[in-house]
Amino acid sequence: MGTGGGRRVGRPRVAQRPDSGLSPRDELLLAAAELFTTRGYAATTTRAVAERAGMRQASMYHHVAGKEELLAELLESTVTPSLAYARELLADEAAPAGERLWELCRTDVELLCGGPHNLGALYLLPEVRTERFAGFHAVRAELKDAYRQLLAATRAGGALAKSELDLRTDLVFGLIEGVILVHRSDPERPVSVFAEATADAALRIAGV
Amino acid sequence: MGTGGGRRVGRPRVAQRPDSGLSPRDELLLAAAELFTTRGYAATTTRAVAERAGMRQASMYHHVAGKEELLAELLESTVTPSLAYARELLADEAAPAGERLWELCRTDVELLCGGPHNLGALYLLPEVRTERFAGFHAVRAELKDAYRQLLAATRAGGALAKSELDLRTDLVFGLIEGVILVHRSDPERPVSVFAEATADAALRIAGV
DNA sequence: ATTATCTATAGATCTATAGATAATGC
DNA sequence: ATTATCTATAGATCTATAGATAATGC
Repeated sequence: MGTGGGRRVGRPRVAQRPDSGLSPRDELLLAAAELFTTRGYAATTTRAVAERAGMRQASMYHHVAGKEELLAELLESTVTPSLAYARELLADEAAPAGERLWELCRTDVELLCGGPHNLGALYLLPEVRTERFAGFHAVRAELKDAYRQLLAATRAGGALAKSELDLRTDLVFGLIEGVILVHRSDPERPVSVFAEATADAALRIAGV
Repeated sequence: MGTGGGRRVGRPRVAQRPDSGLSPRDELLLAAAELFTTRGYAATTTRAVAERAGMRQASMYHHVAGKEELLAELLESTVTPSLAYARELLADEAAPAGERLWELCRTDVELLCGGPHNLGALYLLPEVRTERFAGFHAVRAELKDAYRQLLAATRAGGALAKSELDLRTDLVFGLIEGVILVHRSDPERPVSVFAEATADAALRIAGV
C-alpha cells in the first residue's frame, strides 16, 4: 500500500524511471542537494532540479514554492540534527567537557561529510547569507554557542578571558567548516577516520 | 601625467564620480571582488559589476571579455603572492621548518583576510570548481604542496607515513580556508591577531 | 583619427502561471 | 472528482553585439 504499488494517481511522468521509493518532494530535495552543492545555488535552474528529479520544470511547483524553499529546507535539515545532539551533550554534565566537545566535533564532521553529496558545502554558498535564511542562521548560531559553552567548561577554557574564548571558538568552528570543504580533496579516506582526526585537531586548538 | 589630469579621452561617463585613480579595468576588478565575495558569482550580473564600477553595462566589454575573465584574474591575483612567498620559505633551508610553516600560515591568513573584501571567500565559490579555472587550481595545488613539504620537514612531520602526512596537510589547509570564512563573524578583531592565533593553531594541529 | 563611452536591442535564457490531459478513486 | 503531471507561454531578466556619440590628439 501507499507508495508500494506501481499505480500512481495523476498523469504519468513523461520519462518513466524505476520507482525511487521517495516522495516527489524528496526526489526534488535530493536533486537540489546534488546540484546546489556542486554547481551552487544561483547557477542551478529550476529546470535542472526538476529534470534531475524526473519531472518537467513546471511540475516542480506542485510540490514546492520554488528554489528558495528547497534551499531553506536542506539547510535546516542538516543543522538540526547537529544542534539536537549538541543539546544532549550540554545537558550531560557527568562527562568531562573536553570529551563532550570532542564528540560534538566528531559527530558534526561525520554528519556533514557523511552523506553522498557534501551538504556541509551548502553553508558556504554566498546566497545563504541573505535575510531569507535567517531561520537557519539562528539555529547555526545556537550550535556555535554550544561549542563555546563546552569550550568554556573545559579546564583550559575556564581560565580564558571572553575575547580569548571567542577567538578559540572561532578557530574550532572554522576548522570544522573548513575541513568539510577539504574533505572533497580526498574522498577515498573513510569519513570516520577523518572525523576523528578533525576532533583531535579541534581539541589541540582548544588547548585542552 | 597619465591618469593625473582630469581630462580623459573618450566619451564621458554618464555618472561622473571623483577620480578613483584606478584604471577602468581595475575599477571593474574591484567592483567584481566586492560583489562576487558577498553575493556570489552566478548571482552577480554584468550590469551590477559595471554600474558599481561607474559605467554602463555594455562599456564593461571594452575592458574585459566577460565575467569569467574577472573571476579568473581575481583568483590568480590572490593566490600568486601566497605561492611566491611559499617558494621563498621553501628555499630558506637555514630556518627551522616549523617556523617557516608558522610564517606561511600567518601570511596566508593575513593576505586573504587583510583586504577590504574577503577575497579568500572566492576560493569557495562553487563555480570555481569548473574546468575553466584550471589555471588557478594548478597554482593552488602547488601552494598546498608547499604546506606539505614544510610539514614533512618538521621533526614531527618527518616521522609520518604518507597517508598521515596527507591527512595533516588537509587539516592545516582546511583550517586556513575555514578561518577565512569565520573571520567574517567578528570583523572587529585585528587581522594580525587573528592571523597569529591561526598560525599557532595550525602548528598545534601539525603536532610540531 | 582615436578612444571610451553611450543607447538600443537581438537572442537566449529562466521563473512562474494558465490551462489541458491522463491517470486513479468512488 | 481528484490528483499529478503535462504543454505552452507571458514577462522578466541577462549577455553580448552593433552602431552612435562626445571627448582628446594631432
